[in-house]
Amino acid sequence: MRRDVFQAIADPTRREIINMIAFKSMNVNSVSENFDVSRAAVYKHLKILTECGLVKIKQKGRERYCEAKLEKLIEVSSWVEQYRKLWTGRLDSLDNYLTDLQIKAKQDGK
Amino acid sequence: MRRDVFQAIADPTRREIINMIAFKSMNVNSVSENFDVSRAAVYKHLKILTECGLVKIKQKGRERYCEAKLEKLIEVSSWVEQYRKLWTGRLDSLDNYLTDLQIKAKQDGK
DNA sequence: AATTTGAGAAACCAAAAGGTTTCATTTACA
DNA sequence: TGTAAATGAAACCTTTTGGTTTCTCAAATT
Repeated sequence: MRRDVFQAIADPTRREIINMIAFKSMNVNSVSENFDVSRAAVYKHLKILTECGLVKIKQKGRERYCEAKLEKLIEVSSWVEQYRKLWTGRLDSLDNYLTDLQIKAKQDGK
Repeated sequence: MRRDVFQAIADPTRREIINMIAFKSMNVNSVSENFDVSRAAVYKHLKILTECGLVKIKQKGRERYCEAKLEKLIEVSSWVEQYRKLWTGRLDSLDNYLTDLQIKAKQDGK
């Protein structure tokens, strides 16, 4: 069973969960109350998130607080960022190309 | 059928494909030759990548060149980057601090 | 003209994903 | 002490995913 951050954030519900607990930890029930699906379904999402390290659970009494470990997102960040130069470079050259087109159009239009 | 960039990059084979064509476009067969799975399987991955806009196909005779549209990764980038300030610096430890406060408050309030 | 090559698509399959309901266990509390 | 609340987990179901083989078709080659 693949359990990596990329797979974890592929699901929109899980991204919502992360967003929900990013600023403030919440217990499992509180999290699940914010979704239409059952508590069990949300719990499974939370399990996947903890298995890949994006969420840590802290037990307190009968409650368990879910805390987002956002540092884990660095794996995604670094994968994406390695391409940023390529795509901005490409946008730049596209921009130049379009500028050239405009210039040519102006000249032809004279 | 959900077809977004997050879901597209969840699969390691698809991330490899993106990496393979990031610098230089390749036709479908050339791409598939670099994988153990069948051409049909790679083709399906390419289809998913094009459906979400991460790859554009340009026909050239009987060949079709796959070109990475890396700008599409900005969707992932911006989602991740909104959390960067939370995971770096003191805000992250503030979160832990607040979590501890919550827990303590519960205990004290009993 | 006949053959090879690159690609798209259909039919099929096993496993994984995402959901449900139900039940058990532990902790809090009236 | 007995009950409610929070959670974990099992059993089950349907759809999606990732793969296969096979067939077709159009473009290149010989």
